[in-house]
Amino acid sequence: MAPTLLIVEDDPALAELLVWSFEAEGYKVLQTPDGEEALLIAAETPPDAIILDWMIEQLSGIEVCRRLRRHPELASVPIIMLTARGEEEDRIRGLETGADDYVTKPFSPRELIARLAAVMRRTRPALAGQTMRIEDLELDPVAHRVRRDGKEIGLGPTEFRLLQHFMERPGRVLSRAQLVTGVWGHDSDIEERTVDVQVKRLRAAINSTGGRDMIRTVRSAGYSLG
Amino acid sequence: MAPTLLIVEDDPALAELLVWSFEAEGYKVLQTPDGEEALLIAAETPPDAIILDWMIEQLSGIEVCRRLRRHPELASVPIIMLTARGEEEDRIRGLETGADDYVTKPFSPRELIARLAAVMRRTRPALAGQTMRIEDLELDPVAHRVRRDGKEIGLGPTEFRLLQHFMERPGRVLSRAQLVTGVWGHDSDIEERTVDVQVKRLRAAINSTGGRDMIRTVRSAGYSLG
DNA sequence: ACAATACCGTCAATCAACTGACATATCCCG
DNA sequence: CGGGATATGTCAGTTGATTGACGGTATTGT
Repeated sequence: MAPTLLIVEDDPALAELLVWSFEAEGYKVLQTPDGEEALLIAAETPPDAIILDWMIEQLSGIEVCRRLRRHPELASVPIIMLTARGEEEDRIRGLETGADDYVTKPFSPRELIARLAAVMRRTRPALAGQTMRIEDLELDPVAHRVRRDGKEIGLGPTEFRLLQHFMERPGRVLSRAQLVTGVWGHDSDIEERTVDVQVKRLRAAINSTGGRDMIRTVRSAGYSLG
Repeated sequence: MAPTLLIVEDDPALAELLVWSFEAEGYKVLQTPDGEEALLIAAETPPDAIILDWMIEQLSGIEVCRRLRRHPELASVPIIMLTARGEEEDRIRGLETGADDYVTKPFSPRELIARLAAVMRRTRPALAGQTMRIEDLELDPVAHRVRRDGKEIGLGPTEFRLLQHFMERPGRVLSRAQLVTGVWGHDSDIEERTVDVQVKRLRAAINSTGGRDMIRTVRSAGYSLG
């Protein structure tokens, strides 16, 4: 699945260059010049990362950043800021607001791509093809394999996606609604109880080799791994 | 628990400045000028993040970085590179090697601290201020966990919401009416006496590990935490 | 001492999660 | 193309924890 990117940039020429560059890298790109609309789009289809110009119409980049961070669904989406001047004060303010990185104009698309890749490697290891590990549980997204304590575990497709979703967010409690949209897709009309069943199946699979139950049930909230 | 930092820097003056700055920020700091030794220290006590100078004696920073990444235990520890004047090629190469960020000299400690905080916010939300803390009581809303003096505390959903409500308003006296609307919702027709009961349960839970009672009863007014 | 207020132990109703069974849907192999 | 195996979603019954309410007792301030 191609990672989705949201680019918020109001200079049409730069926006086009960025869209073109990232699509060539294999990203699925959403784009808008408008801060308000960016928030709407992000809420609708949470992207895997956001490229955000500091100076845009309507809302300032910093304000968009702050509002994204306040939104629990979007709080963990990485944000890269594009800033004009490299004033240290601005950069620090950007980082403190919740941006994960910034790039000062002018920059080459190649550098921006490299920075994004570095951020993604951290936040979505699966998209970078890295195997993820939690205690003795490892998941290799490329080989589509899961091991517990070295022993191979067989999972169905949905169970695999569910586990991957958990491993990308270790320790976090995910509500059934979040899991439905994250694992089945936002346009899915799955019963929330079905999540219980898949969790049960996943549990049975990863605990079959022995060892403690790694999935924690949080009553009236959801589940978490780790 | 204070996050641990490993600083690998062979310029004694800069090293001292960094150690001093980060200790002032509340980090526990390990330091070495030597790449080989850095790998040993990291393997021994995995730090929460590494600050790594690009140009150091013995092993180059880039090689240290690569070897850290190969080590499964350390593969996910965030690394910030310190580079001299920012040649774009070098910066990209650093990022591709697995560094999570870089800072070009000269830089102010403040900027480096802000960048580290941004990286940590991502990798260790629990260490970056997302969790609320009052004395030895901590509540992590993302992981839905409560600890007292490091010991995990199990709470029911209502108790959790109640505690969260208190921790968001430390020291403030909250009336039973305020608590009912705040914790149970505006349209709840709960008896006010029930608040007493939940407070009692919450008390029993958070004091079970010993330590003083952190909830203060204010007669004819309500309760407060802290 | 007294009146008001808070605390406590108990209990029944409720709620949320777990479970096993079943009916489709999908995949895979020849 | 067909048939078996596998995977998936739904449902309904069960289980166990949580919660709100009482009534009696203890504490507190005046």
